[in-house]
Amino acid sequence: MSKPVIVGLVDDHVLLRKGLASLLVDNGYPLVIQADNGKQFIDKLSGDEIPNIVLLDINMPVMDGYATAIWLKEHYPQMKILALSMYDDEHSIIRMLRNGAGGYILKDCEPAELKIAIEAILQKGYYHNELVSSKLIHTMQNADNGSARNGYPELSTKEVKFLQLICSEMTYKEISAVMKLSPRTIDGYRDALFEKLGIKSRVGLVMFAIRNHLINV
Amino acid sequence: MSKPVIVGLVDDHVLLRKGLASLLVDNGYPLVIQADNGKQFIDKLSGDEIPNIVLLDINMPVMDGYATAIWLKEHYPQMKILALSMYDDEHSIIRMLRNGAGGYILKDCEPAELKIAIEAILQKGYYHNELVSSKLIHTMQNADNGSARNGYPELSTKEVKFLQLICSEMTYKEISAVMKLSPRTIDGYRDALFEKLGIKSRVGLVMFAIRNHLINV
DNA sequence: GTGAAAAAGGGTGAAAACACCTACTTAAAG
DNA sequence: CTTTAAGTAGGTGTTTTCACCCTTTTTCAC
Repeated sequence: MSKPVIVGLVDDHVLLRKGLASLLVDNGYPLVIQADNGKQFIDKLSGDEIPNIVLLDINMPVMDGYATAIWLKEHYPQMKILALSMYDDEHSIIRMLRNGAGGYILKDCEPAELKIAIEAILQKGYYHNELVSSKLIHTMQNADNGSARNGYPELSTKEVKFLQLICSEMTYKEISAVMKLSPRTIDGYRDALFEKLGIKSRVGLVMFAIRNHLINV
Repeated sequence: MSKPVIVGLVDDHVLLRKGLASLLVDNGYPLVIQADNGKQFIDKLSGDEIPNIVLLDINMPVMDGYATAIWLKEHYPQMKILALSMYDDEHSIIRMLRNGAGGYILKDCEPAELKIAIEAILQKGYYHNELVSSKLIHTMQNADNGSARNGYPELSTKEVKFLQLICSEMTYKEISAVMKLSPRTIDGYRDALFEKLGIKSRVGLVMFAIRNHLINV
């Protein structure tokens, strides 16, 4: 054994986090730095106890897993990231991997797999299980015909904003006022999204936004 | 100390469950019976090690927390139930309490609260924290003017079915065909729901259905 | 600067969604 | 047996959504 491994653990569900911390301690990782969200975790990094690896939840208040991963890769590029999520959808997986995660495991996996994943990431820098591989392959196969690394076509900032506003009871006219754009332009956004995503109605766009976690329900 | 307490733990998120089990053991509850879902838990009850209290997750595959609570109250009425969920919405809370839960805590609560809750339920049979109390009061205050124990007005089976179909790209006409009713009747369903729920558009109904877990996203 | 591409803005008409009002049928409640 | 309430169904008209055509402005590479 060389230096002891320090594990970061970022999750807003306190019971899960403390329970997981207890598991980690039992499995030979006595040094666990916990945080409620990305922001709080970053604030704890000022000392000299810098984690070698961080288990990062995606859905958190204040600062979520996506943003945290980007920040960590920027400021602590040597720190390994293992994404930890409830969701097994392509979008979330691909996005976390793009943002610098070395692996992605589900919250309903076996503790044994967690241990294997941690060891793999510490040694090889990555851990790709069945789940991640299948999604990666699927994304790659669709990457040439327009789909990008998200599992669906690239969306602009304004399109995302539009998709979020669409999930309200506002009419397109009211949305155009909020976005300070002409109603016609909004019309164009909608038609472009219909075309890109193969959707035919506003309700379809709403469901797309929800399924891809573009809004918080 | 009298007889040792046996704790049941039903949750499909393996990491959370095993972590929580570890926490429970550390806190003086060495006897924990774990299960992935309600069905599996029921199957484990044949022996003579019957839990005094069960920590029951709501969202699980195969057999969820609602159904499990009802079954337990029917077959093991002496077993205490503590609902354990990620969601703090009125609907879920009220429904679990109606189904026999003695308490309801969130997955992001502190372990200390969990312990307090377990002790209270074992001794008094119930544990009502701030969260539960406020939702209970709100429900009671609205109970006279139409709102029922769900936190929103009672919905008929067909209305629920309608709300589920509304979350698709079908037009009302197509929905009427699926439900074998006149388009006018469907129109009436929509208007009645608008009125009852204070909603003004189809998108609003879609969001309502999702927020109240009437459909799986 | 020029030319291509992307973003924004526009018109018209059909279909869908929404508002409001009435009527019949059935089943429970008086 | 009548009254009420709930479920079903219809008529009419307005607003919103959607489809398909187009032009202007902005951006950016060359």
